[in-house]
Amino acid sequence: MDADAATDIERIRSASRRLVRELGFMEQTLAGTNLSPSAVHALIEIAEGRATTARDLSDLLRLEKSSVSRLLKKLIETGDVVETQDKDDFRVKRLTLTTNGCALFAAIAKSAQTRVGQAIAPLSEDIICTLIAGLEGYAEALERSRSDTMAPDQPGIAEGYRPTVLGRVVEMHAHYYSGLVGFGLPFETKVASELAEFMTRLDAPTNGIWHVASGGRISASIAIDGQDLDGDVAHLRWFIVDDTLRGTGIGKRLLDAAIAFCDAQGFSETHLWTFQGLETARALYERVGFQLAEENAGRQWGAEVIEQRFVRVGQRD
Amino acid sequence: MDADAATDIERIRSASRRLVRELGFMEQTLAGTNLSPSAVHALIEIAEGRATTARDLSDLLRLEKSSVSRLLKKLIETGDVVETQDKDDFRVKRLTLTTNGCALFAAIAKSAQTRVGQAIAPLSEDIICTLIAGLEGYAEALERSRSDTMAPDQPGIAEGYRPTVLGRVVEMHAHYYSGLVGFGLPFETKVASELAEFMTRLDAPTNGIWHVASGGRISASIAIDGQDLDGDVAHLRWFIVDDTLRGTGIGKRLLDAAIAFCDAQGFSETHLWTFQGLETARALYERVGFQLAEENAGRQWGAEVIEQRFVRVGQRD
DNA sequence: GAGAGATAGTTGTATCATACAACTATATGG
DNA sequence: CCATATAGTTGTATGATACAACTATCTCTC
Repeated sequence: MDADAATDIERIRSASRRLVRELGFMEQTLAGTNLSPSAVHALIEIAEGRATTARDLSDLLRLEKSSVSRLLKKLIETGDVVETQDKDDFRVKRLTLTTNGCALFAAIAKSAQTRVGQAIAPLSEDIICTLIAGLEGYAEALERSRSDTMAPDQPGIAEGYRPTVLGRVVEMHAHYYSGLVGFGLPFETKVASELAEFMTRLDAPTNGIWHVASGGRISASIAIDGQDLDGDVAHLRWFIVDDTLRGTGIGKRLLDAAIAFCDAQGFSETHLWTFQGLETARALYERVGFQLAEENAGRQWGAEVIEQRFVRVGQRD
Repeated sequence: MDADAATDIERIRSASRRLVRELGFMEQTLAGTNLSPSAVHALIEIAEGRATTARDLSDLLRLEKSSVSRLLKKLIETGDVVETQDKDDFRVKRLTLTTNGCALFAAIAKSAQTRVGQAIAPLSEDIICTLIAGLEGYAEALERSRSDTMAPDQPGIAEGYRPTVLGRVVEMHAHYYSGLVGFGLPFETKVASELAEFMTRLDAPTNGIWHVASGGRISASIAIDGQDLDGDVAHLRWFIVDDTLRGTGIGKRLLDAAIAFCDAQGFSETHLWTFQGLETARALYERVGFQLAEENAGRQWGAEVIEQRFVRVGQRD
């Protein structure tokens, strides 16, 4: 990065901080109301038709759904918002502003118009245009950059090691399996030690690990261990997708990447162990050619489970 | 406001909201740290030398001083900031970053540089310049606008009625005198009813009220009642400055405005009642020519007080 | 048609940032 | 010397936020 680019970035950061302070985002209420910043944003998004459900607001405002639920409940209690059950999907509640809510929205708009109007009043038309282009341009750039980082369609799969991969894969397994079948410390310890041992062999050409980040932390992974079974048999391990990426198709894409690796390496077979009942995963395995080879019932880490081994015969080009 | 100006303001507002969301200001931690937005801003301001005291941070970040005190305490506890007592003013604590704090600052800078760098990477140099000019221009416009609204040197004194004036003047009196001498409801009731009655006569040319707003609400006032005493004697009433403007010289300026009004009206005398002990106020009165005319000891609204009447002889041009 | 898995939204709970108020220690000016 | 102001701290209350677990509903597969 040359000196000019570094200076540009510092100027942007400095101006951003000043903007945020001037816009009052470390204060508890906003825009001349007694509403929190989130509530003001929510009201504006509902008023302007960009959000009609709590889910929309959660996405737009980047708040956890329980926070949105609570701020909506308050707006409903104050008589500013009304919710009605969707006719097609009874889970969904449609949000609209009441007369009172429209008045509040109008007051917020007026207050903000005054504030912004006073701020730009001394400026020439040219400078105002530059200002608007700058703000919109930067907002758009940030949004696009974030979208690119997170979009499931984007090639967000990274191969190999990166800091926190080991810890996160262990954490995701512990979290998932403790919820599923009550596995605890012995399970987590084993996952950690086996994965750590595997990571020491990651430089071997027959071994690979792939991961995906979401919201700045690793949220999905898969690995191929080409050494721990006999001969030219690959072992598919540590395949997991956490909630943030569940349902995005990332599991399928991770599996495809691992299988492509196996085929390229020329393994005669790929094996994996899973548990009976994980039907979503099983469907994925079967779609790429895995078949159930054996089942073992037994007690593992304090839980009665049926382990299943699937095998996929290698396909040479 | 014509249609183009209204559209400009709406585009600015919309872009501001998007920016704020992208910059993560409704989230609990910021910039890839486990620090709150305020703590991150504080660290940056200390690191870059713009803040060396808690008071500096309170001003820059627009936080209440107790919030600054607590966030600094946490940064000190984590070993990121160190405070030393000022040699000249033992009240003041000078703040510097530790080695650890410098490392944290560097990590924040690096994370933000990556983030901003990625956001602007696809943009041309021209667009980056526009973006920077826009951000800096708007931040500066907002800062100037706020400064103009609040600067004590600026003609921030407004004359006459505005919504909330009556309630605020009553509130300020109740707050101040309950703290000073324990006056309660009877006092507040009397202030309210007398001021309300006076406000009904505000259109008379011999009556006037002046007030100053701070942070969007009225924080100082003074009034001249040219009718409630005999003949051509003016009554200076409801002179009060609350904590937010105390020490800024506004009291002096309000008094000057009121006295100028009295002289312009040609009153033979101006009278005022105050309490013994209010030495700051007394100094102001004496500076513009008031002299102690009488004192009455007595019990008022449950408190033993000594009332004092000051008189200023009118000065004809 | 039943069951598994996913989704929309709610509630329990904990944490933490913020402000108001009142306090202590120190500085300043009359 | 005393009154007032200021820098900073602490007691206390409030409310926003997230994690987790729950209920109700929807969708898809067998």
